[in-house]
Amino acid sequence: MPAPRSRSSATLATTADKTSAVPGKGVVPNKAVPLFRCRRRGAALETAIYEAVLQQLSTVGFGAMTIEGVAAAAHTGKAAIYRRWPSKEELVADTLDNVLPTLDLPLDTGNVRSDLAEIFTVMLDMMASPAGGAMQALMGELGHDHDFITTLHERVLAPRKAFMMEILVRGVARGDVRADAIKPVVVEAGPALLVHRLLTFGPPVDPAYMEAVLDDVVMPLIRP
Amino acid sequence: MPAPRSRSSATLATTADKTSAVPGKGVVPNKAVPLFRCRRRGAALETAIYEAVLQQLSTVGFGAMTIEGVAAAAHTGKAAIYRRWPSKEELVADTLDNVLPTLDLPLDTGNVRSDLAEIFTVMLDMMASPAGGAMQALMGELGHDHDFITTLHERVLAPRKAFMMEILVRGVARGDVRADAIKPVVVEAGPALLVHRLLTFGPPVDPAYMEAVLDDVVMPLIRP
DNA sequence: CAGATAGAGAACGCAACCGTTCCTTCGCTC
DNA sequence: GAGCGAAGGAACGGTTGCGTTCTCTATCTG
Repeated sequence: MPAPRSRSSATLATTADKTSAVPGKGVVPNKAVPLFRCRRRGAALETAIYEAVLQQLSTVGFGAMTIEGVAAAAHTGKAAIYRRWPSKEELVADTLDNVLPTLDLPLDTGNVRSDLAEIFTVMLDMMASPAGGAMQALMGELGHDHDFITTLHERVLAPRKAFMMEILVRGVARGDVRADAIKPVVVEAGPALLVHRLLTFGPPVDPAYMEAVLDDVVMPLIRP
Repeated sequence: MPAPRSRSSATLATTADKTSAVPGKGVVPNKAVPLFRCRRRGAALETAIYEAVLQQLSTVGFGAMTIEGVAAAAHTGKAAIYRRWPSKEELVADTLDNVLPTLDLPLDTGNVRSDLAEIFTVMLDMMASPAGGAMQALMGELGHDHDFITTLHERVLAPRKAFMMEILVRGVARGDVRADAIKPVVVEAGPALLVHRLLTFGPPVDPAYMEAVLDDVVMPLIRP
């Protein structure tokens, strides 16, 4: 089904009729019929391009993603892309920089379990979004690219790990969490299970599974 | 680095000198210089093709994998591949069928922890192999393809899950394992952490991390 | 309103892969 | 040892993406 040589089906298809209309005049190469309503520029255009990149990444993957495909998906021309980025790699890198979800959850419900449930829910939403699909494709295909792995780690995983660690430390102060449960491998267990579930069953992750992760794995590991 | 339009650098490059040597004679199209030693056939050839598929999958991914690339990597011709498989999809499916690791570990060391350590080690070796790299690429790129996900699940994940469950049940009988620890989410925790580590740090997985998974997550969850 | 800027496209020559066909030669079978 | 099927390659016409360049025009700025 993911045929990489699929046609965009809307980019070409109007050539012979227009050029043959003026056969006598020497060379009349371009007619440039607009066809499209508004003409975006600046940030609006870049946002559209970033969205198109995410869509292409999660649809055909990094290797089969093409600049032409991105341009078509963003309803723009290749020139507008090449004017900004020299290569597919740079385009993808900037897309991640500008589109990766930021962590803005200074939440503190006063309860470790509900704090964790909240952050797990946000994580699942993120993984089910176009950005999550793109990240999944990139992780599979660039799994051997160490630069990409470390970037991903620094910008996505590490902040979330640190935030969860913070939740647990607050829990220790309150007496909700065993002090010796503050270990990286314990913090990673919940996210790892959710990602694993997503990879092996596909989205969406059943909320009941998240409850099971919390009640049968994470809470038993940290409960005093 | 994974430039999909890279040249094989050894397939072409000898045209002008040979054909121009006989300019007078009408058409002398082929010279067919052998260049290669043995000529494999049957199973030997198919094995080489399967290996080439795995190599290509883990190198460039599914989307950017080409039949020509596989043929070049296997040191054979496209015709030999098209004679056997009608499409890239079929070729990849058969490759997985014939190359996915089988589970032949009826081990029982009499100790839950060392049983688990053994199966975790085998899992890590598998994930670091070419077949593991190919599976990783496919999981990223075909994450939305439900057929592929279910096939992968049935042939790879489910047998291993069942085997681990068996280990735990034996442990319950011996009194090593709490009876109420026999839950899917508990069984999945170890493999999920190892896969997660592999995805976010790249191979190889530090054996110390496996020890931490065992001692700080899995054993605490199942210990009576 | 005039001019500058840049977006939307189309077209360019080039290269890679497609799937097929052909030829030569190897390796198996009778 | 003769014959046959298939392997190893090369070449084909066609399609697609590459990266560039061109024209035309919408939109922003002075």
